[in-house]
Amino acid sequence: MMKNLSLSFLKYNLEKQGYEVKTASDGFQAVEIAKKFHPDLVLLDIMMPKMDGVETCRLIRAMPEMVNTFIVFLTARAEEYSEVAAFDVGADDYILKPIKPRALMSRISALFRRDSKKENTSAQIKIGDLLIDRTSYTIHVKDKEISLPKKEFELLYFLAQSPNKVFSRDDLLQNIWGADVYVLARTVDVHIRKVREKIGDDYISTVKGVGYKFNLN
Amino acid sequence: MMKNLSLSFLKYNLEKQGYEVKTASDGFQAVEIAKKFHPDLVLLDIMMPKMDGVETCRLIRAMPEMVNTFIVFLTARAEEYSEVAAFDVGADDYILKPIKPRALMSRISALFRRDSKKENTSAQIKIGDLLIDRTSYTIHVKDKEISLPKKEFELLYFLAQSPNKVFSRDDLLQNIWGADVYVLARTVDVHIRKVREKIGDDYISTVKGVGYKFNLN
DNA sequence: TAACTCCTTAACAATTCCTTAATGGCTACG
DNA sequence: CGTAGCCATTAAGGAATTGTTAAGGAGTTA
Repeated sequence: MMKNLSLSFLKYNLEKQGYEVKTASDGFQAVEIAKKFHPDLVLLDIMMPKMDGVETCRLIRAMPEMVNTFIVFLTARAEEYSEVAAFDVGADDYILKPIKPRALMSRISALFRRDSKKENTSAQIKIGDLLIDRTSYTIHVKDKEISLPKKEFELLYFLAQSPNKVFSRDDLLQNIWGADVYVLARTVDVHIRKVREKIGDDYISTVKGVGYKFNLN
Repeated sequence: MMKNLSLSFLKYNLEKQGYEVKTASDGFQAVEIAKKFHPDLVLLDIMMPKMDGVETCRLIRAMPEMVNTFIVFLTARAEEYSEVAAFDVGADDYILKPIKPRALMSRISALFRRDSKKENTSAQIKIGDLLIDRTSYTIHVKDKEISLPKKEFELLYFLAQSPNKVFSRDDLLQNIWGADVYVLARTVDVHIRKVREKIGDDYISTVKGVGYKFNLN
């Protein structure tokens, strides 16, 4: 995802290191590819046709599946003004060109080594092929985004926090509805039904006489 | 507080950003002005008549009211030897000349951001087919330009800064109206309505029981 | 001061969501 | 087989939340 001149150079070096590489020639393409392949690392040139690197970064960072992706800017020295803007939109690193292949590779592996990113807030739960995103109240399944009403979302979120653990209807009412709310236990059933309807029947299973649980193989 | 040559240039650019600017033509003047106005930021040229930047910095830093003031050095590349001395006397940053206006402004706002919680206020956000322009308080959609009143603009701008993230009405009030303003939460609804009326219904969606979010697919 | 824009509030309409109740299916067990 | 117990599913009414409009006030400009 950068200037043509350096594109093949980078691709060659990265592939030699065993990385799988996709390239794009402008910002829009970059966003499309990111959406499709969910890469672990995105290299962006500040200067790109149609949409510059900063905007591209902002868009990619905004995709829920990409919160754990590393985004690194590459730029010629003359363009150093954009460093601040880059970090503003959530870049992880900022590399000046020209850079020697070995130096570039070591910067990149350093990124993956410093795994500090994985201490993730509980704003998201990634479980199986589900991504449960509390900031947007949406569920992502295989590139589909499903928006759930509040109670349904809370229910799925709560179950997914403790996969394979069975919760009784009363447990669920206590934790999601609150201790001072009195609704019939059957209400839970209806919500379970609606969640299953939307995300599929395979994620939540019933344990007869006990309650419900989130399945994780 | 720097060479005459760049003084008016800097003053012009800073004032365009809304900063109040005082200028001095030598180190003694600079100290006098600092004593009088307690500025939030002092820009110093290393080379100044009568007293150089390093000494000026030391004096200003020694004033008790100035401990929280940012002091930044500006210098031509040839003079970079003094970098160490600058930090020795308590400078916060060190900027090489020549520097483009945008770059300088970016560095300066970065300084303030580091300390206070002031948010990223990049002048433009390009998102989806929207261009949100802070300098003119206008939105550009497909060759149409829409001008928004302040509150409506701030609302859209704030939401667009974190696409797909849901904000409660209280979040929005806190961030846009301010912590010490007491208006009803439903006021937000009315502004949302007006923004939707002007830019279309597809950009902001409601998450019932939670709040509003800017949509980005 | 008049004319204007913008902000806030309030009232009512519209909509979505939640809960309940009713019905039917499935399984276990006598 | 029949029955009891538990769950799935559906639909309907009501509760809660949001949409929409309008009016008045604050502040601004001519």
